[in-house]
Parts: sequence; structure tokens; C-alpha cells
Amino acid sequence: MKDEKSPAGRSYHHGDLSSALMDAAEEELKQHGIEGFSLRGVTKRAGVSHAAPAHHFGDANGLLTALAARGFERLIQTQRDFRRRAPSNPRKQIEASGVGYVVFASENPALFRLMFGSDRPDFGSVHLQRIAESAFDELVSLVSAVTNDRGSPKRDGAMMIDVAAAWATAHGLADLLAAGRLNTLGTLPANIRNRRIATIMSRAIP
Amino acid sequence: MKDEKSPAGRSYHHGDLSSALMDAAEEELKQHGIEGFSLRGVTKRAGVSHAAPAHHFGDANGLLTALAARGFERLIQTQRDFRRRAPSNPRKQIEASGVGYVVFASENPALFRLMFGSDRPDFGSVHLQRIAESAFDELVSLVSAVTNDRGSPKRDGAMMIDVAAAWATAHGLADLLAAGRLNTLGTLPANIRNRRIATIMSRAIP
DNA sequence: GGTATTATCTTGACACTGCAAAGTTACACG
DNA sequence: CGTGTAACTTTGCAGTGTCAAGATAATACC
Repeated sequence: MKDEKSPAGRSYHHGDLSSALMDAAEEELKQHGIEGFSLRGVTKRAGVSHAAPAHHFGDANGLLTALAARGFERLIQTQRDFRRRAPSNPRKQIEASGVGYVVFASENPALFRLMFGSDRPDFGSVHLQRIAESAFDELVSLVSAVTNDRGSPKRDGAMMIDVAAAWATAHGLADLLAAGRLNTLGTLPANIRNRRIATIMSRAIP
Repeated sequence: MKDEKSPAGRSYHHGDLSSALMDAAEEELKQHGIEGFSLRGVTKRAGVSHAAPAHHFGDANGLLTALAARGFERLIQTQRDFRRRAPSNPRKQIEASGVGYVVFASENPALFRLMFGSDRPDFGSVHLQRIAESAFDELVSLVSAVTNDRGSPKRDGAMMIDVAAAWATAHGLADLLAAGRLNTLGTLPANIRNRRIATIMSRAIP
């Protein structure tokens, strides 16, 4: 009978250390970035010994792998949220998806950098690989919806250019904004900024 | 009279340690990436003591700052090379510049990540700031050439969208390719790949 | 030419890091 | 009640970046 969260007494067995560590790790990531990320810092946050994560995640990269995977889940969710509020028109759906991508990166710059600009997560891990792949698949199906709409449902060549164009546009905006470049865009009020991002996204697929 | 490069005997004073360290650091970066970068590894490569860099660069981030600055110089140069071989037509010039941007990133993925995906270089440093700014300025003037060509020479608003679109498109392609994503594009032969990149770039500015 | 100064590089020490091995506690199950 | 196992802690180690102090070579000055 684990006491969920006994106010004062911390039992030897934490009960839910795994997710507590992930939360602490995300906080550490936010404050120090991936380059200042310290496993010992995470364990201090969680109030456990520095070797506690080993049993759940193996090593530090294992913890970061789990974090990245959770990041992809949230990225997908954010994109879906933006799509749901947008017209069902395939082109508007892609624009909304791109805006969601950029918004996610702006709100979680360190996490985004972990997911796309770091070698530390193990992208061979099945969990991470699957979730990242499914994010990519959603993009492909969105793009193919537009292509099919035009009456040319070929999956090769031409469509892959559209996929690359759409992804690159969203990713470029996201990465530059998360890095604090492109401040002419980044400092704009959210609604105006998102409209401009949608405009730029709309150019990617003619 | 420093003996340039006495084959066997290494003089106590290296003679040109500063640039030797930068070369060693770039090699270290290529092999281990920014996240595995070790200052002591650099000094071992250069055959000097672990504290040798201090006098020239201060700390490790100082060395990385110098490396990033040199990276921007090369990036600018690569873009110019591609532009010189392209038609003088403003739109073609932008496309060529974008291709140069992506080629640089593909050929120097670790350096590119240092320049755009790392907090370690000191972007407050005047040298780095100026060279990075001048790279940005070249883009702005290229875009304004197109805009002026269309007879609407306004520097605000609309043009800044074009700047953001062009930069984001090139940067997105560059970052995704350097990270090994987008392999449908990345594995193509260079000439075909570059043509597709140019196509995608051309969409960014209508 | 000889001496003092200065720039350059080395040595040694420190706190911090991630990881592995061994020890300790709590819990499940007979 | 006793035993085994999972969860966590303690201890130790090699590696890291930075700082302070020392050693050496090049240069400036007389």
C-alpha cells in the first residue's frame, strides 16, 4: 500500500519515481537546456539519490529518450488541436498543423531541441522510433490529401517534394524561433504571428 | 625565430597554437559532435597541455565561439560561390543562396549545429555577432532585390515575411538533412538533390 | 651581449559529472 | 514468519572544465 504522497515521510520506495523523474528532468531541461543538463541535478530535484534513475532508465540518455518520446506525443497532440479548430479544407489543415508545430517549439524550446537537435536520445529505441514515425506519417497523409485533391495521387517523387517543403518550412520557422533568431516574427502578438506563419506555410505547397 | 614546423622537436612555444587549436577543435567536433566535445580531447589532439587554450580563448565556450564565427565566414563564402554560378536573376540568386546554405549544413553538420543549435558560443561576442549579422544582411538584400523588382520597395511587414519564409525554408531543409531526417531527399545524388532544393526554395517567395 | 619583462605553456588541485558495484530497505508471496 | 525480489542508497572511480601557481622561451631594453 503505497501512500501516494505522504506529506512529510518519504518512504524508501517512492511509488512513482519513474514519472517523477521525467517531470524533474523536463524542468532541468527547461532551466539549463540540453547542454547544461545534469542527471545529478535531476535527482536532487526529485529528492532521491543520484543513482536512482538507473533502475528505471538505464543511463542518462535513457531518461532523455523517454523525455523525447513524451515530447513527440505532445507535439502530435498540439498539431491535432490546431487542426481541429481549422477548416477541414486540406490546405488549411496543413497550415494549422504547421502552426501547431511552431507553437509547440516556441513553448518548449529546450524539449524541441532535444527532439530534433540532439544525439542523446536513442532513436533506435522502438518506442521513440514509432512515435516519431507516426508524427511523420500524419504529415504525409495531410500532404497526400492535398495532392489527391488535385487529382494526382502519386506517392512518389512529386509528393515527397511537397512533404519535404511543408516539413522544412515548419521546422525552419520552429527552430529559428526557438533559438531566438527571427525576432521580427517572434516578438509579434500570438494571433498575428500565427497568421503570418500560416501564410508562409501556405506557400510551401503550391 | 620560430621554426614553423620542426618535424620532430616541438618548441615550448607552439608558434601558432591559436589556429592549431581551432583546427583540432573542429576535428573533435566532427568526430564527437557538440555534445561529446571535450576540451581535453582537443588539447590531446594538438599535443599540448590541457590548460593551454586558456590563454588564447579563455574557456571552452570561448574556443567554440571562435569556431562558430569561422563557421559563419565559411557559410557566407559557400553561399556566394553558389550565387556566382547562378543566373543574376534575383530569384535565381535567392535559390542559389539557399542551396549553398543547405550544402554547407550537409557538409558540416556538427559545425552547423554549433552555429544554430547550441547555447555554448557567446553570441554577445562582437566578432561573432557581426559576422552572423552580415550573413543575415546578405539575405535581406537578396530578398529586397526581388521585392524591388516587383515594384514594391517597402522594407517593413511584407518583406520581412519574405525574409522569414526564405530563411526558414533553407534552414529547415538544412537542419533536417544535417540531422539525418528527410532521407528521401538526403540520399539523392547531389545534382538532383540541389535542383529539388532550389524548387522548394522558389516556393518561399511567390 | 646581458638582463628584465612579458607572453606562452605546463603542472597540480579542485569540484563536478556519469556510471558501476555493492549494500540496504521495503514489499510480495509462500 | 521467512525468503526472494524490486527499488533505492552508498561508495568508489575515471573523466571533465576551470583556476592558481610554476616553468620556460621569446622579446624588449640597456
